[in-house]
Amino acid sequence: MEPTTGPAAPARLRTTPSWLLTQTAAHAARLVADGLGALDARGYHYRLLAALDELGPASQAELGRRCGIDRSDVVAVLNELAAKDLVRRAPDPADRRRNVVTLTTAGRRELRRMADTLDRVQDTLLAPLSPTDRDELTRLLTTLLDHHSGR
Amino acid sequence: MEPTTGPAAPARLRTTPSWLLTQTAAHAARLVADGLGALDARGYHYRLLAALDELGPASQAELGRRCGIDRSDVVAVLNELAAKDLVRRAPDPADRRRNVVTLTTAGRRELRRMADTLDRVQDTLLAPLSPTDRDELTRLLTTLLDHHSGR
DNA sequence: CGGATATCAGTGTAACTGAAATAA
DNA sequence: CTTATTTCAGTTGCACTGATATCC
Repeated sequence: MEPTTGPAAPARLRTTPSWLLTQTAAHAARLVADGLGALDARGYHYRLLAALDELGPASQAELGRRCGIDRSDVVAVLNELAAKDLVRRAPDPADRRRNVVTLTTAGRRELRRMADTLDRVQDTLLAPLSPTDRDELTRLLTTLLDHHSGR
Repeated sequence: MEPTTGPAAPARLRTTPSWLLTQTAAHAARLVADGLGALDARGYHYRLLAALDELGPASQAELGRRCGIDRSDVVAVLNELAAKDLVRRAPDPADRRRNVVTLTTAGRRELRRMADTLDRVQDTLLAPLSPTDRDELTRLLTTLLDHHSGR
């Protein structure tokens, strides 16, 4: 939780992109976990609520594909969200294999709180970067992500 | 393992730097795990061997601080490395609380194999980026990492 | 039949927490 | 007495695997 004011890591690590990525991502995940934790939520909760807000009612498989969350984990997280009445799950009459997941009013409100929290987290995370550098980082990461996600 | 050719993620996620970071880091971690897995190793193993190669013999606490690995995890990973004779652990006569961890010849050889594998992983990971973009990404991530590690 | 969906039980890695014993 | 080191036992978040029942 402290700034981890430790000695410098070996140059071999510090110059390895995959290490830089996973380490900065770990810091980012810590900040996100701290922020969402205050709202009794985790990253998976935000992802699913954000997807529902943008897509409208959707099946669990669709949500999983959109958010990069395994079908199996979607089940568990939706259980938690439904227990808090942030989403509602109903069988799809048109395709009885599916559940149609819907965002509730409380869910929309909670999503707003999470989004506000995460906005502050982004600022903390990107604090040392200029607006230009922030855009550049976003561009580079988006390129990588698109490439490794089959375009 | 497949390219995850899924539908596009919600814009709300795709424009959030912390999400871009954790997602690309997850891809990077997958590539590293696949590569090192073929050598029956994990990220923690490489980190510790690389630190030992650069620092020379060191205590476990020092290794943990350098590599950003928890003291508790250092113990377990060194147990595995020592079982394969890649490192040797001996009590420090100058400070009997400490263990002096030393890289063996086999450890140095295994480190070289891991490094070769990871070089190929970096190329796969950064495939869509030009050399200039790769440098730029490294610069931005280094700035973030330094900032959040107390400089 | 093949293919998709939801669910359940379990695994693995990285990161972390708390407590104990030992020694500086 | 306080601090540092090693060790053990346990937890969490994210990602993933395999199996099953159900339905298109």
